[in-house]
Amino acid sequence: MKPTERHDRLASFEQECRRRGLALTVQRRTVFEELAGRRDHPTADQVYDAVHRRLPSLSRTTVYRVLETLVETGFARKVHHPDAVVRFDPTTGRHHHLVCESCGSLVDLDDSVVPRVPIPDARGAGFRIRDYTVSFNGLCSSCH
Amino acid sequence: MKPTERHDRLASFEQECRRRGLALTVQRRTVFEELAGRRDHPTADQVYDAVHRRLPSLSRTTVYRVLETLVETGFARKVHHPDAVVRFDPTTGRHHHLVCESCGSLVDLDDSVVPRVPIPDARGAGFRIRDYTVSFNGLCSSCH
DNA sequence: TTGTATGCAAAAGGTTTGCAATGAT
DNA sequence: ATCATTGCAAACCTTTTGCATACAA
Repeated sequence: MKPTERHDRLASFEQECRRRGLALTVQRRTVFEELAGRRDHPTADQVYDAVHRRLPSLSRTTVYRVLETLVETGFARKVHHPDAVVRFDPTTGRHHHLVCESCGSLVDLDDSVVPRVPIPDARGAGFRIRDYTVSFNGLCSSCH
Repeated sequence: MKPTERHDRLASFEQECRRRGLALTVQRRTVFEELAGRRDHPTADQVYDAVHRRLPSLSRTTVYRVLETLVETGFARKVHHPDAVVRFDPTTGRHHHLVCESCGSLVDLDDSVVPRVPIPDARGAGFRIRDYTVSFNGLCSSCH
């Protein structure tokens, strides 16, 4: 991510906080910057480890709370991973996932690489579908 | 599920156990029957509750272990659900999910309803893709 | 100044593990 | 008889909560 882009994302996060009347604390900024700067899908604890190194006073509880705030404000997504530990994804637009069946590693796949999936008729199930994500499973380079 | 089908699945599970040298215990049979008879995606604890009623001596630990065995032998799948608790799905063939953004409910969607997704070229990411699942998100009937 | 956000400690799930006893082959 | 599987209790890990303090607005 280019410095400009990073700055833009932070600015837009701060703007959204103001819009919602959320206080702009160092903790929120730090956690946001950490997550936004990553291309993987860290757990709350992994974010905590990284962030705690920079700002030792920041607590694990706050990391959990800020990540929740990021999800609510649309700056992160929860990713559903087979290991049953929540992971956070800073990419919120439509994209897809490659999941390794062997080691569980998870990689993003850009939407442009995957042909559009027509939204099926789920009226039978009473569902109003808004979007979708495709999870491809297989073996990653280290596992085959 | 018809009685015949239920019998067939149990028989094929028992056969797979023998093939792998896994002992055919009452516990394995009972947990398998419980999961295979459900159309939802229960947590280990939900399976435990149901099974423990029928066989009070069966412990929670064993339920966790048997469910793991079912996944290893291909008779169940772990489902990635937003609540970060592992859920088990007795349907192992390709199928898709409808997830409600509001209440988190999860419903299966048959593969026949979803047009085939061509497997993308993931060589860049070093992945060998074997299959896929589409997660549709939106609102369920109770939530809209 | 006012009320929200944080940190701490403790609780609350969910899941795993060590070990002795049990039971399938 | 032998080895895998079970049950129990305890440990472990992740996440949440209550409450007093600190800090942004």
